[in-house]
Amino acid sequence: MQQESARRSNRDRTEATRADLVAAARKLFTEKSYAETGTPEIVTAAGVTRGALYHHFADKQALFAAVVEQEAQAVAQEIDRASPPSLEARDALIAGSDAYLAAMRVPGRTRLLLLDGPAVLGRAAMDAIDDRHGNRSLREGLVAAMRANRMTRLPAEALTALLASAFDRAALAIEAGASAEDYRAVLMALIDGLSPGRPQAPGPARTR
Amino acid sequence: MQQESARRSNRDRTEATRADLVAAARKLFTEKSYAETGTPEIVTAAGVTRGALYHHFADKQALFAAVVEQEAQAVAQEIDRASPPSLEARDALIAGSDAYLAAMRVPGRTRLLLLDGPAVLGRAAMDAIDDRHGNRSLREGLVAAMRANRMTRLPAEALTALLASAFDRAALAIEAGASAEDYRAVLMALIDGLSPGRPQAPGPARTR
DNA sequence: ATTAACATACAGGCTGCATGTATGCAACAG
DNA sequence: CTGTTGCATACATGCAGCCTGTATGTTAAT
Repeated sequence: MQQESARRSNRDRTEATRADLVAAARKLFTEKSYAETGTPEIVTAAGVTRGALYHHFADKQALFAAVVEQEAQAVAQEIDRASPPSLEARDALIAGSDAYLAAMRVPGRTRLLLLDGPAVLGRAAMDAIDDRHGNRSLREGLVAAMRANRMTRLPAEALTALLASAFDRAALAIEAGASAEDYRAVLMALIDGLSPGRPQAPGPARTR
Repeated sequence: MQQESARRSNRDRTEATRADLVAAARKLFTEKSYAETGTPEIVTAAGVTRGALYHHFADKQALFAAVVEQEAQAVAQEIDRASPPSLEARDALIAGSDAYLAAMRVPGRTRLLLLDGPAVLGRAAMDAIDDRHGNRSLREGLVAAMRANRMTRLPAEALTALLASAFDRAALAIEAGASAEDYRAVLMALIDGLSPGRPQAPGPARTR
């Protein structure tokens, strides 16, 4: 138990305050929405004042960006852990898909990353964040599959973006209460449809 | 040219004022964003006061919902005009796809319908709006294709949502300056991948 | 005369900034 | 090596402007 009001180096103070602010903001931004969360509430939860917030972040949006970045990284980490490079191309894609859907079940993550994120930061900024984290592995997996002739050759950029958006939408639907099996089945069908050799997967395909 | 301050029935006044407000809000919400547009600015552009706005709409969000509804209907109308029921299943899907991408090129529509809409109204409310307008025809087209055995049987709800989200993302990317041909090619590949009989489309498939 | 359609005025809250203060830190003097 | 001096960093507090939603007043329709 270290002394609370002991002397701390400036570096430590900055790091701690920033971490407290991001943690408090993350909690509130996932419980409520970006618009419904005010900076007074955030700083109270973090145990600092608004002066500290505006000293470390340019504005409320910059704090939000820091939260999104951290959360996107957490999701990417869970995916990477679930799909090691030892797996074969298609298996890695499937494992990564399931890991993504599982990661997005953390409450509030879909709103943070899929609703508020694009609206507040813009699609371009969100693309940059995604490319730094989650989308990178997806894209590498797709390129690898295409190189191995396991998949129809298509523009990698576009294919990555469109598949990623389908995953995003699946995560939103599942959180809203839709059938996870249905959405998973469609996602797999979309992926398998891109394999030239395999006409269709023999999985359970009900029309409901 | 009718007299401006002539007597108007209450019904006409309401209709005209609501239309003016929605039109002014549409213009500003597409030029800027929902958050950056204030109600004072909207009512000034519409030539009324804030009292009129809050008389006709519960709050700023309700006015936004009206704008989104109108814009979604306009998009759906353009799609329906481009894909008459006379076309065969797959041709209708392709024609509708191109019409959608063309309709979404109207400046500001992507932000209104794809970024601010879901964030402000929530994904559930946006789903309801989409189902009333655009997604209905897409879903009917997909079900028709599946019934005719031109497409792998999959849960219609999920398939519609995921394909629609891919289209949305393509519209966003194209507006951001990405290659429309690339995204169109991937969309077509995704659709054709769902047809059991057709292993792959012979179109131009570069990897870039 | 009653109600609908507004206009005006007001209260509360929030964001961003500007100013004030205390603490860490680096260099130099002794 | 130590104490002091000067500056930068890390905050806290107070203020100005704006915005949203509501309550009240006024005019026109029915």
